[in-house]
Amino acid sequence: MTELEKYIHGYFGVPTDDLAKIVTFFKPVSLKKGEYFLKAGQLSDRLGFVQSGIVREYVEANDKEVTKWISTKGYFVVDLASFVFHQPARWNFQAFTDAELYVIDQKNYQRIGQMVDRWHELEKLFIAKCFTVLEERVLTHLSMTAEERYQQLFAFNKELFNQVPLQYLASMLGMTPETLSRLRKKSF
Amino acid sequence: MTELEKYIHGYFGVPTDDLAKIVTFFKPVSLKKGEYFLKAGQLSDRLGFVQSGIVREYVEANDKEVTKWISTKGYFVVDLASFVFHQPARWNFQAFTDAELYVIDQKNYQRIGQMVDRWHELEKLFIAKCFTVLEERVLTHLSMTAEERYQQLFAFNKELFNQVPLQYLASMLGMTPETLSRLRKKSF
DNA sequence: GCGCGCTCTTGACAAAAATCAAGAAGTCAC
DNA sequence: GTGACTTCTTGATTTTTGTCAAGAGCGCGC
Repeated sequence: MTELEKYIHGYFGVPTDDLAKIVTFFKPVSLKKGEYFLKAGQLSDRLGFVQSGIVREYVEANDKEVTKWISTKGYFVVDLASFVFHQPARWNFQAFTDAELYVIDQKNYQRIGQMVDRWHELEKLFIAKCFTVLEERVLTHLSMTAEERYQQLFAFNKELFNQVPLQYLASMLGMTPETLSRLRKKSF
Repeated sequence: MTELEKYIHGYFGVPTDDLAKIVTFFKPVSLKKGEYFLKAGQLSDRLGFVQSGIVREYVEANDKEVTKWISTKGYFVVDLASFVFHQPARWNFQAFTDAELYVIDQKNYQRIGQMVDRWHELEKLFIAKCFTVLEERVLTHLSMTAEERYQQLFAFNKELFNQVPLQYLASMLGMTPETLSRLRKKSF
């Protein structure tokens, strides 16, 4: 099984023989550091899977860039509202480092639905899972301090703090770079 | 068309003849003020639709109750993770006022999938929509001050501020009741 | 090596929000 | 009406976080 197959199997639980068919639709795409997978305002007609490298998802809000998520290996990159509802994308996806993606376009993505039994149900389950993750994230903002949010992310993924400039992690955590810097100092 | 049919049609876009079949599965349930539709820890084996009244969705975190959402007419009440993945519920759903719900249980809900063409796809679209709403909510916490979040909610739904004790709205906005009180005073 | 970005840290200060405490106002049962 | 309860407001204060500014450290191209 390729890596992509493993992840798709893990996320969607499709039978092995369907897997092979699905992954043939994905084409490798390389991004150079700084390149965009998708810019806000465009139509997100492609779904990407991060094979290597780091992709930042951000939006401009009141003259500031707000980083919503940082995707590493194993994450999908897509503006869901745009991909599903064919609206202009709200998020920018920019490669932080050189990155390798596997990418599928709308048309081929829809073919999966015709090809794989129960695909829409599996999709539903996957998106429901994503929804519950976001619910938890909202909860962290309702119930935790900046310090607690930092501690949680650090416990969840130490690696990230070596790979990504801290200012972007600060944004993703909903605090300023200065605050993050001070919190890190406190926790030696 | 009943109200329930209208809402389901609006959310899912099912054909009219399927609608009638779907709504027959929903049974009216009355909740008295203070009663629970679902308690954290239980299995959420029912999906509810609010016909009238107000239902609060909250969780206990560090000795404090955190209100995640307040549902009025037209909202669904369900712990998605529990309903879909059969895990114990994380959220409590309590009636704030006397409330009328239409409720469907797991078993009948699954029958819809067998009965209505493309149902899983419509479900997917609905949940995707919910996901994007949550994305926006996360963004408000990453990019807006407490005051801006209050202003936004107030602009979106003034009514709520007459119907619900402010302390719970404060919690839902991620601030203390005192802070909300002061922000409201500022905006005369 | 040198200069240039970029990133991070630090300090001083300001602003925002939380905490603690008290009391006012409204609602409800009796 | 009275008392108990809940909710909301207000003030005083502390804590947390943001802002502004300066400088240190680092990597990279030339």
